[in-house]
Amino acid sequence: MSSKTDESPPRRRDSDATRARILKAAKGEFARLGYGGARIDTIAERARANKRMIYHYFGGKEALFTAVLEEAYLDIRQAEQKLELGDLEPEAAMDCLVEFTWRYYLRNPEFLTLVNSENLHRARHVKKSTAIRKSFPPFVEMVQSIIDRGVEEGVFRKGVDAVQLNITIAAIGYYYLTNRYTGSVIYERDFMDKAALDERLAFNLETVRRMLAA
Amino acid sequence: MSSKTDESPPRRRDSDATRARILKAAKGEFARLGYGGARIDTIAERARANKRMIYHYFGGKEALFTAVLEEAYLDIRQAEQKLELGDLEPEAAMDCLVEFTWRYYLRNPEFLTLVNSENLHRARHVKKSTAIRKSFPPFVEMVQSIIDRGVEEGVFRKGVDAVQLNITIAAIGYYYLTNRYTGSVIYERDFMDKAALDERLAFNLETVRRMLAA
Amino acid sequence: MSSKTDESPPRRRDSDATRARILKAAKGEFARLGYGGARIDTIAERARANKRMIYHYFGGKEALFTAVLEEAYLDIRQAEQKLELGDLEPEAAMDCLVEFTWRYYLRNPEFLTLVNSENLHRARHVKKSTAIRKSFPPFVEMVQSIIDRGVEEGVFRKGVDAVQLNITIAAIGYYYLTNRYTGSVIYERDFMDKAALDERLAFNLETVRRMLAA
Amino acid sequence: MSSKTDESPPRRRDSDATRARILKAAKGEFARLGYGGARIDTIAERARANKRMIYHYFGGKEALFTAVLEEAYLDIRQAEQKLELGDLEPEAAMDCLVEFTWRYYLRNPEFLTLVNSENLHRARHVKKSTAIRKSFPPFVEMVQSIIDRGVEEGVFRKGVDAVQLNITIAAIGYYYLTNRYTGSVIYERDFMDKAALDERLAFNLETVRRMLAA
DNA sequence: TATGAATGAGTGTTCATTCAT
DNA sequence: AATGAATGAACACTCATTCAT
Repeated sequence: MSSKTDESPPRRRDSDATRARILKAAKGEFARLGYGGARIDTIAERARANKRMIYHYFGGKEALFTAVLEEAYLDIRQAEQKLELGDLEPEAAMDCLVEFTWRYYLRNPEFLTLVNSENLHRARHVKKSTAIRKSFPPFVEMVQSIIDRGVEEGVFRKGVDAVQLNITIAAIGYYYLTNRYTGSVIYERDFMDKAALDERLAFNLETVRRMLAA
Repeated sequence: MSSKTDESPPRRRDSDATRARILKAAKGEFARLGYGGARIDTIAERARANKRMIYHYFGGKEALFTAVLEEAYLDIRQAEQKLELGDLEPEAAMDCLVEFTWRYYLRNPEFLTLVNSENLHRARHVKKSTAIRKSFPPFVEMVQSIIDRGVEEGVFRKGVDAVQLNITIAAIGYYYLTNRYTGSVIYERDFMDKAALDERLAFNLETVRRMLAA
Repeated sequence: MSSKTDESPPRRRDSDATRARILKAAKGEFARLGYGGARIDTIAERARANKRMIYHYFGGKEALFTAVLEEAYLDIRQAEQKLELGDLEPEAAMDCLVEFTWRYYLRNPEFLTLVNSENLHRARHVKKSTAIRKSFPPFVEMVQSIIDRGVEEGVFRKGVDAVQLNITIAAIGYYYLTNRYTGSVIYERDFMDKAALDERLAFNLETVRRMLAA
Repeated sequence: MSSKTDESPPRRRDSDATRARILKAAKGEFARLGYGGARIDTIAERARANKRMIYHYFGGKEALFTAVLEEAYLDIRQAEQKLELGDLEPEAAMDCLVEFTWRYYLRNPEFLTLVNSENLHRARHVKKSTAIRKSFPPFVEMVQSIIDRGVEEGVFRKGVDAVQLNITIAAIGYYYLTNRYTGSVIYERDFMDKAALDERLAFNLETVRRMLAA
């Protein structure tokens, strides 16, 4: 997994690998069962690590969850930056963002459950992480600049708030996916069916386009 | 809620009251801490009931949660029916639905957390409840009929799927409110501030109107 | 086992008995291994009680230790009161007190270890117990009154402080017994040998008599 | 403490220093928390040494405690020898011993807690140390010779046992100091107050003088 | 209808110790 | 001589549930 080079001492390697295995296993368990439902024993087992190592590397369950959350938030932010939406026309950029958000949630369903769990705990851990807090404003600014460019070019209407739009873009993907279990029962259709997913993405693109259209 | 008539013995009264107190306490605890985090002891304590009564009336934690969920779903469905949207013009009816959904979530935040918890458990309990499943189709039909009337009257465009619209109406309110804790930290604003709530409702109304506009 | 009477409800009986068994087992374990060394599991096992009951009746290890300490202090105070030293001549009363203290320590060696453990923890638990604090002043006053009577009668010298004397009476018995293990090794004699114990008591009586002698 | 001479290699220096730092840190921790309560990790940390070094130099927790105890016992014995009581008149020598014992306990409170802890463990470690066992008889003999001289000179009465006297001299200081925490609470006075300490020493001197007085 | 007592399996966490270098 | 990684057994404490009345 790691691109070890010749000069690095082998011990550190092992320790880094163990740390990474724990983090990955923890992410899976916290996502699957929530913060409270996840078991330290199970995480250790899945990481093929000794339970004691979790305390050695992370300090405890709380701190482990914070580390998992931090990694998750930073990962999505990083992926967003790679989109380089600034290089695209406003309409294309916005479509791209909606589609990216949807596909990211689809491919990283743990992110959704982690955020849900964190909100059940009233953002206790996120509050402590300056890394997470700092990562957001640049993102909002970027969305704002797309809107601004669109308004200038006459393709977007004026007065659409970047934060509200952001929330909506997240919401229409997020809600569909986190609530897919109750949704599938209640609406009597398979929310994860290929056609259903495509349909939802199309609907969401349309929703955002119409909201911005001049 | 119980079909109690005048001649029923007074004990019945108490037993119903105990049941109701347990259900209410359970709803609060399950909403506050999730299914796994809620404690039978705490629920009994809050209900000023003996722990054994929970087993007597409901059978166990699992069944108690199902009862809570059932009540919650039926309550929102009932409230929706009271709106009598069929009597309103299509545009007004749709605005009314969006606003109702928003206000219902706002006044019944437990509903959101219960649904989140149920989805964490992959709709295990909802699947078992025919009452919940049966309550939904009429609601979707009603929304469909509003859309149909709007299309006929030329105020709504054709081809908008009732289920997708429903999901979006729920999503744009639900997401904002369940994720208000991380949201407040990340976007550096108080999501529950009066002005912020009003702004969000306005944004959501606009979103749905534009999605439907002919 | 319990002398249950007709009118007492049988359940309370059992619960009282369990509580008492736990307290007794706890006393033994705390005395044998100190606060930190004692194990909740072992206490439960010895009390033939479920571990959960300890938390039910006492709240936790800390509170259990406090309960044990309280009982131990109150028991020795009660035993002292039964001596009715006020009815004896000053010299006999003082002899009686020295001998009682010695024999009490000898028959209740747990008391010594409990007090040692409590001092290792800087009287954390005793500080919280008003029952223990309140039980002491009357005892000191009683000793003071014996001294006063002795001085009046001309058999004791003036100026002997009751608190200092009390401490000494305790010290010369307590030290011999708590440190009997290292003592036996270092002085190469069996501290618990019948003759050795008698010799020590005689020495202690002599010490106090000479200290008070007019 | 180590028999290091000038020609010893400098590494030796560091290794001795590490050993000494560990021993000092261990003494502090064992005294503060007892044998069972002390943590190897904490000791290593306080000694600014690697945990592994403790096993390297001492073999384990048990052996480390034995080493600490050994040093403590030998230190007090050494200090006693420096008094050179043989050069003093019997009465002065005995006063000197009482005062020394008191002041040593006062300045080395760890000694008291270590001995308490060792007795909780039934002298398990002391039994193994021949160094400790051997150090005692000469001390007892010395006290005996003071008594003998006093008897000869007519200032001490006959028949006072050296061992019993030794125990009493230790007891009246030791008990006051180890039980100063519960004592302060129970007798409602600060046992470590300067005046209180002076008063106690005076009382103890008087106790021993009267016990020996012809 | 109602209740306090009781339980066994499991929680996160900590420990002294050993391994590999 | 010195170290960071790793371990298994144990720790205080908690849980949903059942028993006996």
